[in-house]
Amino acid sequence: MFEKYVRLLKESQIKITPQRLEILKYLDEHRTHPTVEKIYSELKENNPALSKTTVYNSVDILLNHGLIQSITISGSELRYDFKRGMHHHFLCKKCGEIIDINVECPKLGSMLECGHEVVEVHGYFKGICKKCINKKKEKN
Amino acid sequence: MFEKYVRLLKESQIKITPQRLEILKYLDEHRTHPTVEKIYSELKENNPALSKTTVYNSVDILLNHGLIQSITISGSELRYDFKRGMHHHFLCKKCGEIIDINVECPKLGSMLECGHEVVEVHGYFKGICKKCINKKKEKN
DNA sequence: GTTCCTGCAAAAGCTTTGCAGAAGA
DNA sequence: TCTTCTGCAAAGCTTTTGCAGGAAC
Repeated sequence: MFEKYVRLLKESQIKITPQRLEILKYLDEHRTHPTVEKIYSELKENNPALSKTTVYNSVDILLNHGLIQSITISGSELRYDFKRGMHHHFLCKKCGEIIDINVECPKLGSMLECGHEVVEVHGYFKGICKKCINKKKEKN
Repeated sequence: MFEKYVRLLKESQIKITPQRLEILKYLDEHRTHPTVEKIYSELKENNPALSKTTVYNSVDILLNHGLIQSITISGSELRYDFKRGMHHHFLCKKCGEIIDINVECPKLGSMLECGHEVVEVHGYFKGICKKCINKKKEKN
């Protein structure tokens, strides 16, 4: 059940605690870019003693060790995403949903020659999503 | 002195007030991606009666009319930038500076065929900037 | 046993809201 | 004049901090 996450934490030399395993598992199984609040309220159902501070702490550690990434597209709050291959994000200004996008930029390599040491690349797109466009069409 | 900004506000059919002119001018002349706090404290020097609420209000209006854009790269707070040609941003994790980046992605056009209506495109890069790399080299 | 983590409460930081008086068109 | 904006204060959210008890190794 948690073997995968135990392994991931061990590989990163992070101390293993039930809370960290739950949070990592939740982020792996829910690719919904949740906020701390969302992670907290979901996991609290099975663990009423869980503290929001622990979610903040754990998320910070997972972030610093590169197991997850933070998404700042919505501006008002931080969101988190289990780390896998590079992908970008689209925020619908109407429904607020954040959708994964796969566009690879062939020019990205040239960024590596800009003199700065690039560690993270985030592509954020904003607009109106498919669903909301269709809803609007149906109305007319 | 303010003709340019009077024109910009008129074109966008935004009511003209001294505060809005000052804020727009500040953002045009200081490409430092300031926070509301920074804009507020800088402009307060010449206009002690200025309120932070007004900065928030004005910035919202300018944003909604597309005269400026918001930058969410730093996560904890919103930053603002006078709108000009498309460019991206690099955040140095060491010194915190945000640097303008010009990389054009030829694949961007294909995003327009993803079904979503793309209105904004933001490229955020994070890592260590040139300056900080050089500082580190000098030490060694 | 030592170190690090969790959870609670309080505080801090950024942003929004409500409203009365003031300014723009 | 009518509408909209400004500025103050208070409130709302998200995130951080301090610390005592508890868990991991």
